Amino acid sequence: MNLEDVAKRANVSTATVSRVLNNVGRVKHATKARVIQAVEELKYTPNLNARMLAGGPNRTLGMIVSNLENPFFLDIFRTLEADAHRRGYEVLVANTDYRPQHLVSSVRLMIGRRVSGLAVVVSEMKPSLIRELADSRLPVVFYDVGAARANITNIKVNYQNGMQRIVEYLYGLGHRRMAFIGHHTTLEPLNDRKRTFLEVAQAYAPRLKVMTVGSADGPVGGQNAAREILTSGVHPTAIVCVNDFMALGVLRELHARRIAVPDELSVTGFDDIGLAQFVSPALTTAHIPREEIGHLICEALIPSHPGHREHGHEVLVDTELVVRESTAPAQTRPAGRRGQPRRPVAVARK
Amino acid sequence: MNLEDVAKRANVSTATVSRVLNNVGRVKHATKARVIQAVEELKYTPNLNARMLAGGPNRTLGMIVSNLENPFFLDIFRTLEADAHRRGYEVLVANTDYRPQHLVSSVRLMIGRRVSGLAVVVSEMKPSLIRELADSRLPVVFYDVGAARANITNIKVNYQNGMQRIVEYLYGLGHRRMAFIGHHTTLEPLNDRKRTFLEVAQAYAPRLKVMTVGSADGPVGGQNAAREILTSGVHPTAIVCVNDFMALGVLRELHARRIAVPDELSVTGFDDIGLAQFVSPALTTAHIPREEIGHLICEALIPSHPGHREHGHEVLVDTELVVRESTAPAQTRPAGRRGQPRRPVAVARK
DNA sequence: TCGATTAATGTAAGCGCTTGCAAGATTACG
DNA sequence: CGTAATCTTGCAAGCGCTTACATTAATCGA
Repeated sequence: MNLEDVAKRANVSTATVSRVLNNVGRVKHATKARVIQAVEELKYTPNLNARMLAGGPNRTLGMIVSNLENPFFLDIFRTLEADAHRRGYEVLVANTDYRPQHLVSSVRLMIGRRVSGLAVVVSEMKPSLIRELADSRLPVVFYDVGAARANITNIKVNYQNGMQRIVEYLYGLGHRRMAFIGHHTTLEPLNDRKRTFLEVAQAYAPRLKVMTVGSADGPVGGQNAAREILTSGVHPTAIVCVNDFMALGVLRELHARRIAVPDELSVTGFDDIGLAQFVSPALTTAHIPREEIGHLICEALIPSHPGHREHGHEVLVDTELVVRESTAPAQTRPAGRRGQPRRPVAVARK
Repeated sequence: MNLEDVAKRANVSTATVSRVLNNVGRVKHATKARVIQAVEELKYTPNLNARMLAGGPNRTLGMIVSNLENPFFLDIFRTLEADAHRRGYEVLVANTDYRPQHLVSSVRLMIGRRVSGLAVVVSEMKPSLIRELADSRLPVVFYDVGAARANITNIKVNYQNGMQRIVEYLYGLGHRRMAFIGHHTTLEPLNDRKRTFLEVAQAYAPRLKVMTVGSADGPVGGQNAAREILTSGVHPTAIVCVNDFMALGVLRELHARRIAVPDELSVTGFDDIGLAQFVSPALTTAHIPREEIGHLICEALIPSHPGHREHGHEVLVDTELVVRESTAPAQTRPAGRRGQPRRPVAVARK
């Protein structure tokens, strides 16, 4: 079932069929109708591979993320996809599970499919890969890693700043012993986050007691990390998580152990995923504007004014502290409950 | 940058390059080495579109889901993808957001890309589409909709049975006023679920009081539905949700209103998504073996014994009641708390 | 050492589609 | 009614790759 079959049935040449299918060039109305009818009768579906090969319009973007399961990544994907669809583009996703090797093969796959733009929203990254992508002419967006180049746009979130706000806020509530939960700290960008926490903590309060533990991304990882902390003997009054997704597991573990949050222990996340409002207690976190990021990616990847793509710039996205129910003043002594958890205080989000 | 460039650089013909790249036919060791070197030096990446066109091995599956955000769908995708990768396949996802029209275009897209197999895991479905897919030679798996045909495998979950267990269980706990929360009930397969609930409820307990409300999939939808129920004046003692994802929102709304779950009101979900264990109280639900479903899909779509594909069968997957913390005996009178929530009772899951 | 095998590589015909160019069909206008 | 200008449509050359088949090189037994 190919162009030729359709052409025959409509008594035209393949060129004409192609023209009506792509709505390009001029075709007499009657002919067009005949072609369309033939297409429908034959239930013809163009072979996109052939189309791309032949140099047809390439309306496909690629996106590579570390962990689709983490709503943070999924949200970015969803807005990107929505934007892309609106402009007639498709987007292909690939998931790396934080495995650098997997990243490499995913990039190759995307290049192999000849996507017209690639978003790399991952926390792991080999420098050689960055170079390879920089060398290619492909428009690329990196999130959180690498540096801007000719064909590369760079989006970074001001993690430092967000972490600072969180620590500052907790410190203001009287917390002096904090624990940090991260994951995959062997991967540089993530280790970087841990380091950021430590630096901020040290800078802000030299006499702060901190501990860090690492695990896997996700609730289960958070749960494990929480266990480790709780059995460590450090007895922090606040647990700072590298992201909300892990904080979910922390909350659960504390609940299971009958440790009241926030009365006995405060917990913070990072990202402000939708679920952060749907757990109890609702999570205090730093909001990362994922929709904005999705839009930015789309902007950078799809040439709006044909031929006049702006590239090579770097965008720094700021975070916003969102105080909900999972944080409260530090307990001086490890006592029992202290009444109802307090309601949201600072920023109110829709 | 194409095969020919590589061929030139390695002083061989394109055929030879192709052979070493696909590891097919016999090539002298020395030549192979030269080719590989040329490939690396040139950073050559084969054009997959051309490869498919030329009749190379098609190792791509497609999967269409209604709502990637719902962990239920995501889980299936993840196991399918893992299985597929293990066999050297890629899988393309498309998201429909429960929009039938979107389903149609997604199917066309997949067919256009000439995937070698397609999994349609959606809750909306036009009969015409089923027919169209049945007519195509493409191996297809439908989840929860349609019927088995020559090239179509059908996976159904025994929703009826699962719902029966839930209602039965709640009835056993003394619940006599139940509310059902669904979503997109204009879509047949989902309306079907609502109907199932009603039938089961009626059959099991003719004097049961029920109400149903519909909304959008997800926590927000669950929250809205919960509000509707709570202001309806029906005062159910148990809320049965069509899936866990919505139940999350219900739990949150009840928490916000200081309605104790399960002491004042019991809540059940369906699916047993990972998060069900990570909310408080942990969700009582019916477990749908998503991994098994993912494996089944992979089995059906990838010919294991080349040329000998089993098709046209129908698989009925059974559910399992998982009792956690969100259900308890019904309150006789609308009183206050009753101590700690009880621990898991029945099936213990890893 | 010399055909006869067998291994290694090259040749070239597509796969289904797009598109520049040219030919044929229409229309306009004097 | 003739010719130039304008529309429509067809022709055919690829796009980059795979693969059946042809060709050449290497190997072997007698």
